[in-house]
Amino acid sequence: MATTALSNLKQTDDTKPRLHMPELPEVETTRIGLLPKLVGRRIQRVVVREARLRWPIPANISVELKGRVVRDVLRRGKYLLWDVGTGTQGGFLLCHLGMSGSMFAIPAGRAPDKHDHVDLLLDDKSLIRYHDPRRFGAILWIPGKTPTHALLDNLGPEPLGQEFSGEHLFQRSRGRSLSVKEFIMNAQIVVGVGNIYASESLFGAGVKPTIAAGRISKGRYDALAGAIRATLSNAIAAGGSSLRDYVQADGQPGYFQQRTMVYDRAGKRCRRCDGTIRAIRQGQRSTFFCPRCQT
DNA sequence: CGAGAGTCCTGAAGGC
DNA sequence: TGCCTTCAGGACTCTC
Repeated sequence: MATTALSNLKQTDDTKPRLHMPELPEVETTRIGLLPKLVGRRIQRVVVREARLRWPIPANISVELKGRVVRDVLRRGKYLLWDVGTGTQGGFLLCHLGMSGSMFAIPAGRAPDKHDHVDLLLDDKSLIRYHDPRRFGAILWIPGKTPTHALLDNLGPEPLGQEFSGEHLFQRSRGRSLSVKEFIMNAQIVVGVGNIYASESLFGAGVKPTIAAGRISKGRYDALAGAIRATLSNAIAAGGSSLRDYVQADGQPGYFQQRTMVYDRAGKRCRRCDGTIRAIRQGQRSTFFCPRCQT
């Protein structure tokens, strides 16, 4: 599945890819980074400096979380779910990083920077800090023993899980006229395929993004499902591609800029065929593709 | 039901 | 140099 054959890359025709949002690989990287800092820790206090995110942070969040022990950190799509408490005291902290959010562990006492909206103070003199300049993220409270919430109700399968396949895409797409790129970005079809990885995956599968979803064959959907898996897996393995406001869970602002095959490369040479990458708009969103490699 | 548009927000980038 | 405008994007919400 042809995603990145690093050895074949042409050379550096690009300066700095400007990627920014946390997509599924970034969220998974955040989860993995948070786990060792968080599991088994007791939350002592929650400081909310700015509650106006995508939805307001519930006013009772501090009361609900205080004294609870974090048992696990789960992920569903791009939502992080902190499993806190047990039995009748069960509950989950639901977090979404939006397009500019990050969550990282630092020592207690460090002064907050601009846009550091929430601190969760732990019992080991550390804290988890939520930073989100654009405030498209979310922090919500789910009471109960299971993470049940309207935001999670209608989500499609995990792209790296067993239920996701070309067959699934094929079945769900019959009769649908919207473009395949918009189709795979719909979280009810499959979660976690954001704008960057949608373009990258379609390139990997050699599928032109404007084709109607309902007119693509089973075989091509097999290739596309494989490309989505490969693209996301590679990004997770690389630690999550990143961008300027992305900060890893350990507080390092580092990103290793992952190089893209088509995203943000309009007018540049295709890394595979030497054609020219094109940019178009689909559903008020930018799409990049190679007209020669993708048909 | 599906499709398309609107919405929130800030910072970067471009124009003059 | 600095102000003003435009744009980007996740994903819910609304309209047709």
